[in-house]
Amino acid sequence: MVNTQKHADAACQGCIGYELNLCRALRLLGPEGAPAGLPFREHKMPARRLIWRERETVETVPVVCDGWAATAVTLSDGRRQILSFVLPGEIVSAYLIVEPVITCSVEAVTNLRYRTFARADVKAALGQCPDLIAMLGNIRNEETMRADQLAVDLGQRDAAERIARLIVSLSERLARRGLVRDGTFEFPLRQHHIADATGLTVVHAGKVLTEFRRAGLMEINGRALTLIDAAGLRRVGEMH
Amino acid sequence: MVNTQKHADAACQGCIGYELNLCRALRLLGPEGAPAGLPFREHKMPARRLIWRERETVETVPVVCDGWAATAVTLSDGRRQILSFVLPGEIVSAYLIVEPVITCSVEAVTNLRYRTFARADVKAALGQCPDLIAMLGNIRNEETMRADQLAVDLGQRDAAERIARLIVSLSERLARRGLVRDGTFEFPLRQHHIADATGLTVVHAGKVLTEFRRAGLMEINGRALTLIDAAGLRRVGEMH
DNA sequence: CGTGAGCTTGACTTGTTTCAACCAACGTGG
DNA sequence: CCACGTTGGTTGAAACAAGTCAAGCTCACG
Repeated sequence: MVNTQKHADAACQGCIGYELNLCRALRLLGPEGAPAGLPFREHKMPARRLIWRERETVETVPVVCDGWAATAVTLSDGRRQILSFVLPGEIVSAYLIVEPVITCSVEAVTNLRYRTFARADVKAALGQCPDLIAMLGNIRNEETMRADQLAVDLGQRDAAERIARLIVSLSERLARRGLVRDGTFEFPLRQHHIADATGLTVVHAGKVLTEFRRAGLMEINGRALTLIDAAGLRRVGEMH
Repeated sequence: MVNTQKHADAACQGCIGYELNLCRALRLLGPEGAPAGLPFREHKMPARRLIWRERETVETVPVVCDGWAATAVTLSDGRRQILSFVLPGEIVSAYLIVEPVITCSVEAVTNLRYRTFARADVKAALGQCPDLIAMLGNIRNEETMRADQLAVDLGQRDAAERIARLIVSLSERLARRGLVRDGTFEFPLRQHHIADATGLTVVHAGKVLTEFRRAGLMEINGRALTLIDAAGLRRVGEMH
């Protein structure tokens, strides 16, 4: 499960966005045979497994290589809010570069391969280059934009709008990485992920999804989602 | 309305938290007669006035001196989500240190006095001192914690829980600044602010507030809020 | 003195939850 | 290889929380 190594040895899907640029610059990820960057440990986690729970001390900075992760908060009575989905090439949360006590839990959505870097190493690398600090600032800005968007969606939008927006925005993030072909992309989320991410119950989320399917907006087959009427979905989500 | 000056000349309420520490360190705020810090312009804005609208370019970094501000997002059909209340001594959003195009609007809740600093000056000051960068990292972490909390509240909690949590957390922030006496503090929010911050309608928010009043949890008189049964309110908000 | 912003209350509607039943796919162990 | 439990999805009926609409009130302000 844990495997210490000094050389990046795995291909990195996707190539756009500040996250990936920072990862590249710090050599947190890299193409096969890339020169040595920061030392890291590589881990694997089976799907649906909790990696860290809220308030736990995480001594490292984790970056996802393969698969999807999610960050979430669980209340005492079992209600759960998913705060973000973490796609390949993304830092789980820039929060962890600054502070080791994580406020939300992190879990594997799919089978997951990720790397952890020593916080001190990351900080040292950042300290040596102002450009990296600027890049980190941009990543944090993207994170706050996403967090703000989530609050607007949860506070002001109804079930159909929320779900449409979730699907469209995931498809856009994946498209930027070249992971969408003919409107189809890998979609590992179960209905309970969608429900927890949109603040709805599983039952209601499921009803909205079958509505979308029946309206000819999209289709989910196995682990793949196909946008049949992308413009229609965007319209439902008011994403003009 | 605009008044350029080189010396901090106004008392700063409150004295705790990374925000204020950073402001102090950068001399963005300071006690009367403090030595010169970064140059700034001082502005005043009457209550209920919009200061910047979403997507507007803000060439400066604004810090509130006196009064409350709010950041919000407004949808095309008028729905509005308040993302944060900005109290005296706080940077409106650390986002603006990095990037000038603001994603949410900023408005004065009360009559407001605030200062704006040139982004380049702030960046230069940060570049000269790694401690300041660390402090900024902590501020950003606090901002993401608050944003995450908001998403959890909006996604998972009912009306009474949301409103109780809003009131208690505002009272705690104010208490840290020494602005609460005998459970009473200045509370300039109208019901529509509470509604927009909690994702409820004004009518429903009003009903919950009168419930709280009748249950002997709190009281609002004029612009002052009194916590009569603080523990009870915390219980309603599940803030143990 | 009138006008508008803010608060309260009640009756009714709607979106979402809850509960319950049922089905399909899958992996595991006997 | 079948039996069985688990996980995930679909559907319908009833209950409930919050939204909508509307009226009437107070208060501050010009």
